[in-house]
Amino acid sequence: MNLLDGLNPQQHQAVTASPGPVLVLAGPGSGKTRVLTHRMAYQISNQNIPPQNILAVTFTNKAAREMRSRVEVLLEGDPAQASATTQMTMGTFHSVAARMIRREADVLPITREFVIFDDSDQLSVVKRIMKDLNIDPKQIPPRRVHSAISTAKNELIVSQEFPSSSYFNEIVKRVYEIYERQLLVSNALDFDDLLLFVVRLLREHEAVRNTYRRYYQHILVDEFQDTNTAQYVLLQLLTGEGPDIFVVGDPDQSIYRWRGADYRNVLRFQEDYPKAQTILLEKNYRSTQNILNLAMAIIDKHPGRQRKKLFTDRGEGELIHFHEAYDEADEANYVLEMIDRLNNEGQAEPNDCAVMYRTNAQSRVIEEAFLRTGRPYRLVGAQRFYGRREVKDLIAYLRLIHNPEDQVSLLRVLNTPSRGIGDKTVATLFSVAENAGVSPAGVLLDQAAGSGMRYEGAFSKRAGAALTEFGRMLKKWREKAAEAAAEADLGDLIDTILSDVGYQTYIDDGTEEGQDRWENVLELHSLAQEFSDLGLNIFLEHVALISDQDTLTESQNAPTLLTLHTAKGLEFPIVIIVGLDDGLIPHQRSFDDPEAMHEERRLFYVGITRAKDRLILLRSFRRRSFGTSSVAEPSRYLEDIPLDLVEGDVTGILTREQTVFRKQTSWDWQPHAEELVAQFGAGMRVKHAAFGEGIVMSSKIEQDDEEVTIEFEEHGVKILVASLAGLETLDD
DNA sequence: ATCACAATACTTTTT
DNA sequence: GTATTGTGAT
Repeated sequence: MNLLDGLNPQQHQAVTASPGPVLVLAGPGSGKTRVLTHRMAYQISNQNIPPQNILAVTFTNKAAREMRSRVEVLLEGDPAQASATTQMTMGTFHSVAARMIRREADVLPITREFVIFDDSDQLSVVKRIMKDLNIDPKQIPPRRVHSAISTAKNELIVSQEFPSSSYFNEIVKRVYEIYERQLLVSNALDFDDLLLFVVRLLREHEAVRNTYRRYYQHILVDEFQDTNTAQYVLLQLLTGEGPDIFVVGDPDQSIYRWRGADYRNVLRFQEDYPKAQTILLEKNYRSTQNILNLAMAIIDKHPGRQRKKLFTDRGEGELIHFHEAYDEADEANYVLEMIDRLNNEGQAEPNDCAVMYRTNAQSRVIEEAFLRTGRPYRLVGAQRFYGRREVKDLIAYLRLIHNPEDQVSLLRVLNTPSRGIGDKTVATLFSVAENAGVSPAGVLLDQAAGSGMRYEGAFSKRAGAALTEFGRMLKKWREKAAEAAAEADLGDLIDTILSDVGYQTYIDDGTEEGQDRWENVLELHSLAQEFSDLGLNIFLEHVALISDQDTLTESQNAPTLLTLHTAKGLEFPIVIIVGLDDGLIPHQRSFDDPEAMHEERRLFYVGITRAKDRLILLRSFRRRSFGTSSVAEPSRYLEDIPLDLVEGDVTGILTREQTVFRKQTSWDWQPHAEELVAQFGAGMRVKHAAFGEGIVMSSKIEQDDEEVTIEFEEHGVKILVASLAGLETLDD
């Protein structure tokens, strides 16, 4: 089989383009990934390019894995190249960078044992620095300082170059300087440093630069519109003169501006490589024409953009289904109903369905609906595993063992579980360490080794004993880890730690939650076990760089729950987008920034274009924002939907105006609100036309109506508005 | 130093 | 409604 078979003329042109800079601009569903993988297979198979000289950068590790298996399939007909894919470098910018840094650590101000600080580690460093500088976290939120530092790093601005152009920036600059030093003494890099350090490495070390340029002669980049400055410069440094660089992207799908991504890198690419061939992929292979028409209706309202026609020969397909639910619980139930209906009609397996939302917080209600009805689901991302306290604790222990300089991990585990080392003792330890010119963990190890004489009298008897005890354990674990490296058993190491600190009794309090936590610990244990051959080093890197997005399991036949952001690059036969309310889509945080608002529109566009066969849009009339429930306005994007594309609760799309009307009228009714008296009380038996019989759990006056919470025998807990629900009271 | 409970801020989006 | 921080009693 020829691997060029089945490509359309545009795709064929892209795959076989002569070496040199190539820019592929392509709409959604146009086979971007296909073109990229075919190009790689073509290079190996037809152009005899050694696979190890190919570097392919993607957006997630999952995408990289998928890319590898696709190339493998393409090369199957070519036995000579059977093992070629294993020699290629594929991964995210960050994983590629981490490997390069590890390899070239000699010329960098860190050692090979460096650890990678994640978001929460970074924030805790910033918080600690701000506390030391006596900056009031209420006036200057640490989050904003951290994000300013991160943005600067993505723009390759180091602390000395950071402008002190305002009071806030002056503060950031001062924190940034100390932050940089803190990371260095901790022998740690954060996410942004991984890119920054590689750029510095390649800029400042000609020999290294030339080595990599010779090595990676062919570079391919997916999702190019979401590269940031650091990544763009990194690519430039890697390619040098006369590069064979092949980038694929779609400016309409740029959704990571807030993290430094700049779709103008596409324009920059054309300027920097004037000889670059630009190839357009126009035909859509994914969606039905109705879905594409909706996508165009939405994205064409995006200002300052070239219109693209999205077309397919798949036919019109089904209409877009729209529904307005009463509240988010109702919305969640509707999701289940739709999935059931499609399943019963034989249109789709649960597997084919994806539920997408703007914020992770929205997943909870939907999860609850699934759990309540005992249905399986797959949740992508969001603190599912690696963000968990118990997992972070255990990783912190491992990081400390691997790299005792890591102060963030030390602070995390020093008194977890509590062992009599309080704030005061910690402060003393750090100042003793500083005076002695040793790291805090170094002091502990000295104490444990009995060479702590020079700290004599620094600690109280009790504190000293507690610290020495911890030092002994740390020393023992380090010896064990060195041994484990030889005997390859990380599970054993973890067992030792867990039993030494009594972690199970600390985390598992017998409650269901406690057992869950302990199970997470065991899961990490078995994951570590698998990494025994590769070593602690690689395990820690894996844990830092893998994201929960990458752990999507394909095994069970269940719908996928994910954010619109994580949906990028994926496709599903059935897509259900929930929460089409103003404030969610578009998100309220973007309201005051026009650029951010454009990005919200693109994000909605990305969501729509994930759908192959059917698209279902949902919103709810009421939504709980933070504690209290209130009336939500329909998304402004609903106004852009041509009504002839929609079926279902079509009038719901018009409710934006109606809502305004409702608000005005309810204003008139407001004076009566206090006079309303609850008609229902806890314990009353009631009957509802659709939901059947149930028991009132509670009832309260909300705005101008009565909200009754009822547990129905067959339909679970619902919150209903008395005047609309038509409830009938039953006597026992 | 530690625990329990209360008050408080807080939620975009993620490598 | 929840994660984090603050307070007061032991």
